[in-house]
Amino acid sequence: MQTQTREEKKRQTRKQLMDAALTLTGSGRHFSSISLREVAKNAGVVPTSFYRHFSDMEELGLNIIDDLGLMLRKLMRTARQHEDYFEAQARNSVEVYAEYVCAHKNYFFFMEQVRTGGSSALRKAIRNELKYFSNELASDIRPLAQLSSTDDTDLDIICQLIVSTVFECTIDLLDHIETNPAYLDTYIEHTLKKLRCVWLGATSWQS
Amino acid sequence: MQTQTREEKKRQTRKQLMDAALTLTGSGRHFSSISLREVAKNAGVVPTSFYRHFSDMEELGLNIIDDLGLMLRKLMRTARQHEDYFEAQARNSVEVYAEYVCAHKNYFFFMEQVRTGGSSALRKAIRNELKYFSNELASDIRPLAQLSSTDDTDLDIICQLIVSTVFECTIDLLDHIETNPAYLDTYIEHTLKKLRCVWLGATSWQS
DNA sequence: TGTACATCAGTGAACGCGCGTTCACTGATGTAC
DNA sequence: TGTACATCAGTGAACGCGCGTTCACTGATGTAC
Repeated sequence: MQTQTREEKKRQTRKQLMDAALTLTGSGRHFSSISLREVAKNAGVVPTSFYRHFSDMEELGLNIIDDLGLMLRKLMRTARQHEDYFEAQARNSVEVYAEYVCAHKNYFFFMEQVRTGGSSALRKAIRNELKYFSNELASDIRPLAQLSSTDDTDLDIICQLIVSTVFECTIDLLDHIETNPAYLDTYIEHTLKKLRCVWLGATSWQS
Repeated sequence: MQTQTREEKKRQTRKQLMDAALTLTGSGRHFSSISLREVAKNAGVVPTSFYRHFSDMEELGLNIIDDLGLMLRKLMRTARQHEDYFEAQARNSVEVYAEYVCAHKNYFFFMEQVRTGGSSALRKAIRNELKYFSNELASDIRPLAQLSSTDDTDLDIICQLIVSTVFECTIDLLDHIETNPAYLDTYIEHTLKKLRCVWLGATSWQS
């Protein structure tokens, strides 16, 4: 305990800085317009302390994406099974995802805004995370009998479509949920319908 | 001619301001981090002149979205026909769209970054434009025989899916096209596959 | 265990700079007679 | 048509402010003996 104290305290401050950035993006501000000084202030440290942890705001952003990646992978690992894939998995997955988004709003606001509007390094980092997902999904559903007449390239593209369909609407969920909690159900039903449509298409696909 | 001169000149400066903002966003900067002074400088006027045209940057942003909406509606109006909808329309539409994106990069960079990362007013304005599209698309394909067993609500959701599928990948096109012009074809083929998958699903849909 | 020294996370003053906004102005264009 | 006045897009100086970054510092924590 004693030997860890200094290191622990540093890690805590680091987390406070990252949380401060997420709180600010979560409040509607764009990441790229948030200053290092604001982040430090919100984290309760002096601006110069920031440099003990990150060289600039972009490095902080990349670290948030790392965290987000870990969170999403953990989420994805909960419940993985095969056969009767769509009906068994889709509703449950979308529900879990939607709850998760609501429970980590700030992270998803950050992700949505950086995905298309961050610096090119940040965009690329997010794209890699999404690619990881669609690859996982592809290897997950590859063995299904219903997909036997789809070749690997096409399956990859279809998986990208599934992943982007889910993420695409996340900003709508985030925007509505604050004023209208009932939107959660609408979001789940709409997303499920979209996924069912894609799934119908995928299973009748002939490469 | 004489009676229009002053008004004309004003409209021209206004356009220069909007173009300056688009050039800056197109160069990779996020709209929310661009200053009024930078825009004025790039437009070749003094910062105070900005206020003769817009009250602040957000108003300028909303005016860009208006322009974008007009452009997209005009684009959409080119070639509208029914029956044998997918095969006849999709390839042509995606090709036209992709060319259009490449020819108006700055507008689409702006749109992509503001769609998920702008202020809530700007996000809402973009969302309205996209809604307009999916409504147009829905009323366009509503009469098709293949969609007779899909009810109106479901058709709306499917049309949203089609529209978002096209826009979703636009940022990828924009990111790649600068370094690798051949990506245009990849983009077109991938997008077509995604749309074909959605279309297959839509035509075998039972509400 | 106690002491003497090293480390280093966080401090606070200072810098030069670009920011948004105000104000009184200029001078070309437009209008009334 | 010519003159006298009004309009108003664009100017330029000035303001107070928050910015990123530098620097020498402090003092609690960690380490060696």
